Amino acid sequence: MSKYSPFTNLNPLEISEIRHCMFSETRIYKKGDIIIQMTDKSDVLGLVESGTAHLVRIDVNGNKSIMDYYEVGDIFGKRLSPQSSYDMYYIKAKEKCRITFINLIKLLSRCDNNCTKHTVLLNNLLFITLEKSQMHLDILSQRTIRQKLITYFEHLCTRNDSDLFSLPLSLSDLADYLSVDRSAMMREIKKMKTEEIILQTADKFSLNKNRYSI
Amino acid sequence: MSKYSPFTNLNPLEISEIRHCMFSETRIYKKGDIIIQMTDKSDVLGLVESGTAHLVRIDVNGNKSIMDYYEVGDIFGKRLSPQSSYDMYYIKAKEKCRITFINLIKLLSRCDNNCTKHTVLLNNLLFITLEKSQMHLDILSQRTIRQKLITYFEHLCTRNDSDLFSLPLSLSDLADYLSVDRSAMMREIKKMKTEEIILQTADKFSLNKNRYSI
DNA sequence: AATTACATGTTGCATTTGCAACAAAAATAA
DNA sequence: TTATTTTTGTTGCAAATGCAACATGTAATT
Repeated sequence: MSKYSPFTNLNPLEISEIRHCMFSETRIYKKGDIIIQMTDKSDVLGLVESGTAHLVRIDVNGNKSIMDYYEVGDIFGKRLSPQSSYDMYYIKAKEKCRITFINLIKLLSRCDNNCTKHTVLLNNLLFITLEKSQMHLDILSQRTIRQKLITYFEHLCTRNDSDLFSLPLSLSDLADYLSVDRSAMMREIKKMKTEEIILQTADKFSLNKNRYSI
Repeated sequence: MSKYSPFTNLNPLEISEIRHCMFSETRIYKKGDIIIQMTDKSDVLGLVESGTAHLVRIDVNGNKSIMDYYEVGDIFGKRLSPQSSYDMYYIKAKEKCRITFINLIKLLSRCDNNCTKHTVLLNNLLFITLEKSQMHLDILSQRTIRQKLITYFEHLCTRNDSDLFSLPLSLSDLADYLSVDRSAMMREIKKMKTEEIILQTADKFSLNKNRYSI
């Protein structure tokens, strides 16, 4: 669990007011559904009430990248970067999921009465998105597949506050998140297992730090 | 110029109030100086009044990455991601520069009287940092050096609202920003020039889109 | 239960990239 | 001006990665 949620610093009353004021309908999507096609003009955010979803980019050459992933309680929404017109961005249901939509305009416009709620929610969302982006940057700026894996795994440990971690993504999706070839990644994971850098029991992994830190 | 500055939505009076309230001393650094060693506990931001600076990461293996770069009017500061204890992050003066420091705690704490200024400034900083991070992510998630270069160059064009661009980084630094080997990048740039994908006159570049979009 | 779809695991081979090393040019400092 | 540092440009070679293709295993659907 992330220490920071969209509703951090908001009490239950404020949260229910936010739900009344800014939230619109809730919809159910089945696995594989495209929830939003993202364009410059996209102006909705979505709260994941159940299930999981991915922010996917398909570039001009057909390469697929997972730019972000969302679990229960996460809010997805606008990407702020000017998007290359050739690339496609969309939010896709990875599992069946229930999404409540939030109007971005309403979030950004301070309402007349008690606008602190808006601001706190907005700040929370910005913080969370920024934190995730910078974690992803830390990973992608590593030069080798091995270093990308280790950096990601270390982040998972930090996040869980534990030496054990399980993968929130399938191995195929992990490759897309790390922006590397899946077979090359599998090869590398295999090597790391024989070198005992990665230990696995059932679906729990751990890193053997003695084996790789210089 | 970015459309968005730290002081967007603030009038001159508010800006001068902010300077009085949150800003502390201004210091001069010469080229190569380390302005801040960044740790989890770093709690200052810096406004670049003149010159340029880089956010640099040196990882366990000695690889250097430029994680961000700052020009006049930019504010650098805390990275929100949990940083691997093995990596070193610091802000380094790329040219002689003048920096005014900002107290992060004062920025985050709403003051008694008119707290909107704090909030607007904070939101601006978050937006700007997020936008830059996501642009960087767009680049680093490209799989080849060529695609990284093209993506970066397109961003520069979008930002300048022009087909021509000049590089805000030296070629050596560009390689560190793209997280690739410099010699491999030089090789690729050379190829792209012979293929007439990149055109250069003096220090102005342009992309020949006919040559690469599928 | 059978079929389909999806995820994992594996390999050979071509290409790309990184590394090391050096020369030349440009910028900076003494 | 001269010396020193930094940046650019280049290359051979080794290592890492991507691509294509396929086998197997597991989960989902009919």
